[in-house]
Amino acid sequence: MAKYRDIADDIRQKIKNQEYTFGQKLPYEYVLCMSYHCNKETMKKALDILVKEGLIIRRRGAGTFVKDYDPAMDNPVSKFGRGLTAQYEGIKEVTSEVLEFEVVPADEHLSEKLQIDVGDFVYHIIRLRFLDKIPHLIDITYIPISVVPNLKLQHLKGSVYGYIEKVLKLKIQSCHLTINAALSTPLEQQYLGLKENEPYIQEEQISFLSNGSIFEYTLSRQHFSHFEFQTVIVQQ
Amino acid sequence: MAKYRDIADDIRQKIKNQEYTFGQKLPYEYVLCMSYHCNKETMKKALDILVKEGLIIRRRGAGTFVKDYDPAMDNPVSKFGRGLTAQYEGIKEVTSEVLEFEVVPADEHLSEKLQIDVGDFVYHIIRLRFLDKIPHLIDITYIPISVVPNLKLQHLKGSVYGYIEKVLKLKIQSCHLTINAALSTPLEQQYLGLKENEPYIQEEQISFLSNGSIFEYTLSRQHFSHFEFQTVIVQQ
DNA sequence: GAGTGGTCTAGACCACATC
DNA sequence: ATGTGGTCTAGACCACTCT
Repeated sequence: MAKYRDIADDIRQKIKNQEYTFGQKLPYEYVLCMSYHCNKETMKKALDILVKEGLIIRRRGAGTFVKDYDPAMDNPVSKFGRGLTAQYEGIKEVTSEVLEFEVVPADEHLSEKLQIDVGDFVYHIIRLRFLDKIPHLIDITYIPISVVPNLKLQHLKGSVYGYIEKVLKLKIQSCHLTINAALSTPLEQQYLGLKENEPYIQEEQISFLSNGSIFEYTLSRQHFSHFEFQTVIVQQ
Repeated sequence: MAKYRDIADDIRQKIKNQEYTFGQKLPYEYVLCMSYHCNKETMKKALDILVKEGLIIRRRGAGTFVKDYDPAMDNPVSKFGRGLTAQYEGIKEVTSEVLEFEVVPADEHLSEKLQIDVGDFVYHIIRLRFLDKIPHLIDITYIPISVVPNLKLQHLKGSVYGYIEKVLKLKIQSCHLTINAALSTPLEQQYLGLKENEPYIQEEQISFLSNGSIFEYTLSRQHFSHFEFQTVIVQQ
C-alpha cells in the first residue's frame, strides 16, 4: 500500500471522527508533512484524494479546510465497482433469486459493449436482488465466458464480485456508468411493484478489470422511488 | 495553465481525433516525456487525468492503452458545474422562462444546505428551461444574497453562471450532486408534460466556489424520459 | 532479465490570499 | 511581506508483466 493512500485514509478517518471538524482549517502542509514524515508532493497526493471525495477544499494562499457538508454521506465514488454485496456489507442483507442463467452468442450490440467478437459466448443472467428480503433490483448481466470460465449457479446466489476477486484473483479497476429511465415492461411490473405506465430507473454499467479486459455489462433496474445516486464533481 | 494539463489536453485531442485508436498502445512513458519535454512525474499527472476521464488505462509492466469505449461520450465529469448554457453551447439553444423570483429568509433546511444562518436572505428562483424551444427542466434555485449581490431578472433569463464567472469573477470549484426521483406535482405536470402518478427525476446540486463558500442549492427536475447521466468511476 | 509503470524524496520556483 | 498551496525536475528505488 502506498504511503499517500495510508495518509489519506488516516486523515479521512480523523474527519469522520470529527477530530477535524466542519470548516476547520487543517494544519499547514508543512506541519502535516512533518507529522507524517513525508515529502510535500506525497502529502499533496494524499490530500488530493480527499479533495476528489469532496471532504476538503484547498485554497492557494489560504489553507486547507474541511468542507462542511453531509457527514452522513459515505464516499459515493467508492461504492460502485464492488457489487451490491460489498456495498451493503453489514448494513443490509443481500440475497438473490436467479430468474435466468444461460449461455448465448453475443449479438452486435453485446459485442460492442463487451468489446468481443459477434458470436463469442457470454453468460446471460437475470437476477432479482433483495435488500433485507425486499425486492429491490432486477440485474440483467452479460459476462464473456472467456473472462470468467466456470461461473456456477451458486456464485450468482452469492456475490459474483466475490468470486471474481477472491477466487479468480482479478481486480475491478473501473466502471463506465450511464443512468436513465424507461417505461416498465411486465418483467419490472411483476418483480418491482411498478404499475403499467410507470418507469423504472436503470443503471447501465460496464466494468473493466485491471488487466484491461471488460468483465461485465449489466443493466440494473429499480423502482424509481428507491433510487438515489450521489457523486462529487471537482473541477480539475 | 499547468504543463500537465496542456499535455493531457493534447493527448486527449489525439485520442478523439483517432490518432491513437481503440486498444492501441500509447508510446512508453519515457518516449512521451521526451516528445513533450517533461519529467516523468509531470507526464504521469497528465495521463492520470485521462485515466480518471475513462479514456485510457495504464497497466504496470504492460503499458498504456486507449480504452476502446464510446467515442461519442464527451467527458462527463466536466459537464456539470458550468450550467446548462455552457453545457449546450453550440449544440442547442438554451432559453429560460422565469416563473418565480423573490428574496426569502432561509429556513432550517436551506440554512443547512447553504451553510448559512437561519433567517439569512436568499434568492428563490424557479425557472422553466427550454432546449431548442422545448421545455426540458424546472430549476428551483436558492442563492444567498451575500454571495451574489445584485442578481437581476436579466441574468436569470440568460446564464447565471456567466454572471458569476464573467462579471463577479468567481469560479465554481466543485458540486455535490444527488439524483433521485419522486412523483410529480401539478407544477411538473403543467410544464414538463408529465401525467398524474408519473415521477420526475431530480438532480440536487450544491455548488462550491473556489473561495470555499456555497453559491447555490438547486433542484433540477426533468421528465424521466429525457434523463441521462454518465460517469466514470476509477478505483483510486 | 528487460520493459514498463508507481512511489517517494529534496529542492527550486511560481501564484495567489491575506495582512 | 509573509504564508500558503501548485508545479516541475532529477534521480532513486520498487512492483508488476511478459517472454
